[in-house]
Amino acid sequence: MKYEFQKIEKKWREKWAKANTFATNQKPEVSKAYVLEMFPYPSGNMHMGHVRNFTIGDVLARYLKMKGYCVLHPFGWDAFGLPAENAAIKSGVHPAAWTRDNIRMFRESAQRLGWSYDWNRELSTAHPGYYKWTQWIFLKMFEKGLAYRKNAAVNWCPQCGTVLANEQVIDGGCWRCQSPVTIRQLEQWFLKITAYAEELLRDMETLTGWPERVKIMQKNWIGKSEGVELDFEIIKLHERVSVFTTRPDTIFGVTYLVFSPDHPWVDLMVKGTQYEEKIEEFRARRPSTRENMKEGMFIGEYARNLFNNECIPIWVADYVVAEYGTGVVMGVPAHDQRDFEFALAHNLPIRVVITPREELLQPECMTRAFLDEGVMVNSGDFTNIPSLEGKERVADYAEEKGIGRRKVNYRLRDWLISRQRYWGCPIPILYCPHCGIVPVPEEDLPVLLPEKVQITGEGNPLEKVPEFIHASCPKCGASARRETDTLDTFVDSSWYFLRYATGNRDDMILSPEDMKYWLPVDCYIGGIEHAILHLLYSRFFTKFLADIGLVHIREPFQNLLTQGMVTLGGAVMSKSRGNVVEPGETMEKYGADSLRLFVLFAAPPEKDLEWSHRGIEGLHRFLHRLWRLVIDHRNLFFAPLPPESEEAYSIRKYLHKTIQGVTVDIRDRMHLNTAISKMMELVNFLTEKESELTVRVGIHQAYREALDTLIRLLTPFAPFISEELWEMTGHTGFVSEAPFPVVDARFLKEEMVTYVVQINGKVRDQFGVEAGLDEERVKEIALSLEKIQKWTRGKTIDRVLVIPDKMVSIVVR
RNA sequence: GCCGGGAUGGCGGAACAGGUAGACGCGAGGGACUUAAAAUCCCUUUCCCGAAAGGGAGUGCCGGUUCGAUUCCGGCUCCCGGCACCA
Repeated sequence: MKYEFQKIEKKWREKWAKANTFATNQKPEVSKAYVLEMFPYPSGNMHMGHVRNFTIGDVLARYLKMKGYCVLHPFGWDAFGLPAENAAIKSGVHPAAWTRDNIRMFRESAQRLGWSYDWNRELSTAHPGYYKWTQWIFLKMFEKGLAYRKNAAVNWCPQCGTVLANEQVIDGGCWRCQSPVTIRQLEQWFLKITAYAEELLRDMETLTGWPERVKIMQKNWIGKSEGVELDFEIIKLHERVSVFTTRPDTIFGVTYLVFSPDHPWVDLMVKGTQYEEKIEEFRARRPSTRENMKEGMFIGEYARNLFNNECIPIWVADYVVAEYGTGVVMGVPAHDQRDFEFALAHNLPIRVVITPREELLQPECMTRAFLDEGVMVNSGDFTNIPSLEGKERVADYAEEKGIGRRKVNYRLRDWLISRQRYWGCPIPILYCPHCGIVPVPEEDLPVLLPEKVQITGEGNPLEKVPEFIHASCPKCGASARRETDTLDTFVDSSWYFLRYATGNRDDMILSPEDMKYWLPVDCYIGGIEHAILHLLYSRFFTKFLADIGLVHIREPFQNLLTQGMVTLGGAVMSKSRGNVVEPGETMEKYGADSLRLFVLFAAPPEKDLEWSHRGIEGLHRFLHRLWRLVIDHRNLFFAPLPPESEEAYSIRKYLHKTIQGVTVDIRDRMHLNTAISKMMELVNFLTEKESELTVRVGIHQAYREALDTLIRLLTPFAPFISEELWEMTGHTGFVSEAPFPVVDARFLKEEMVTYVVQINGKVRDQFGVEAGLDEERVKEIALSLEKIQKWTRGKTIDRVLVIPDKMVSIVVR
């Protein structure tokens, strides 16, 4: 009987669908498991990265189901986004149709791969029934002051024709198309993620199931910095301006003040002076992208240092970021490397105010800024105070005198969510000439995205849809204009994992009962590229939804698995590189089970996986060998078997060692590659034992049980062949619903152990004895071994160490 | 520059708690079956010396701790990733 994988896989695919095998069960008395893989953007065909991602999750979901958990394992589509619109520009297909077709193709592949999703819960972010609630959340945030509009310098991608969030600028380029990002001054919608900066940082400590590197990336991104704001007086304006510094101990070393060129006071200070024109020139000269520059100019104005009443020149420079701190920095060339370089370039004085204990620093001799701790000098009443203590003393003094205050700053900026694109969720806002910004009333949701649009690639298509733009103000009835920007698609995906738990219901966004039961997500699996973007946004949304009482959790993802990429020739598979291996073709040739096994076996989940055509053949061969092994011994399942003899013990032992290993690999380590290798070893072992079956009838029962168990162990990994073999061996029902094998600890006990004997750290011999033998006896045996005697003859034995049941270590001279 | 992570046979990788390094798979070599090939099965496969028995070296490099180090500590080299004027 041949292993006809195509036929088998089709058969079980249909049976599962018909029986609704993977529909979600929600029983309060049973433990739950929520397994989730990051939902895909449906951009054409499924690629190997998807295959890997969803197969890893599927093994876990199937394993937990067999373990008796109520499992939530849903699937959906991150369906809004730019590629759909670009396709429309290129080929004239409507984004909705393009997306629908892609989803259909993707879903077909997904079902071919045998992923155990509950398709009843399938959702799409582009469906009005979903984005209605995305808009609803936006309105709630607006209500709480967390969604707001402001004019700011924003990142602009000329290629995509839209603005981008900070998180979406990678190496100065667009995260999607890599084009260099330029800066534009625009009025846009933002979400106040910074209101949660401290909590997002603090709660990271509770994320014990997250990879350390993801947490570090988020921590760096949030970028907490504790320091002091110190005031300076601007002479002519008679106004005080604050600077943020983490080094208040260097306040006496300030030799100039620097404003960001975008600081609003700069214009006030230069108004009517010779510098007014020069500033304009300076701003115009600035590069349009964020580059490392050290340009600056004096603006003819001075400020007073309130600590020593000294007057210092005011400069503007492009190394000061307008959006961070106060947009003004005190220049301390002696103790800050950037200030040092700036001072050298523009001939500004360098004054040492912190010096190492053993020597006195001379500014002329410095080749770089002195950043270490030391003792304060030239610092008025603070002279001779150690710099570390000085930090606190200066801060205390500033607070006492009302010329400064302790301050915490974050690198994290508010999330820019406006997008000047069509294929996204409309922002539910109206602009009324009388009432200003007016939210769309809840009962008018969803604000539907119009279907009839002209997509040309020139500007936002929504601006050319009069019936969309024209609306009346819900407050005063006047003719109002509708917001034409759509939401960043990362907004759509920041709460989908909550929606899955409640299903696609119309009457409410999330049901408290479902939230309580299913959340948090027990295991979330996806690519490392979302370490900041999606994972940070989702944490933010969860915290907000908790604050308005919709969920009881403040962190959505208990455990996180960041899986590596699939490469060919060392590079990520991509159409432009032409190194794509199509999952469809691969399944045609080897079947879904072989493909699943290969992507699981070739590397541990978190590492990159190099595709290998030969490699998948190896896994395909494994399935053939397994098939033959079970089919050849089918008769064991259909005949009464003789009583078991002592000889069966070794089979049971090997079997239970395998169950133990596979279980630990899935449950505790997610080392799915080694789990598979352990099943391969069991197949090899049983193949070796085959010849004994004819002469030793006493092992028949154990052998049958080994085959039966093997099929169940393999089910989460290769479900199709497992179902078929399960049926062929006379079982009824789905093996997908059968209990996962359980270890019998009696068979794990070793009664014979092998001792390795080392002499001076080198292995010289070994011997077998019963386990737990007392040490003295073990020593005796070890020393009496012929090979050991050869090595110890004529030498002095210094010591003999016994590691119970493992090793004897002898030290000789 | 700062912060992470990594380096193990020809290749992907294993060694979970400091205890026989190289499981499992791929590739390669040899053999069986076959008219022949494919498929399948069996044997060998870290390197060096040796006919073998056996011996020596070996987990990026240098050193340390230890009876014993791929594993722990210190110092380097190279690779990969994140952040990058954040005051």
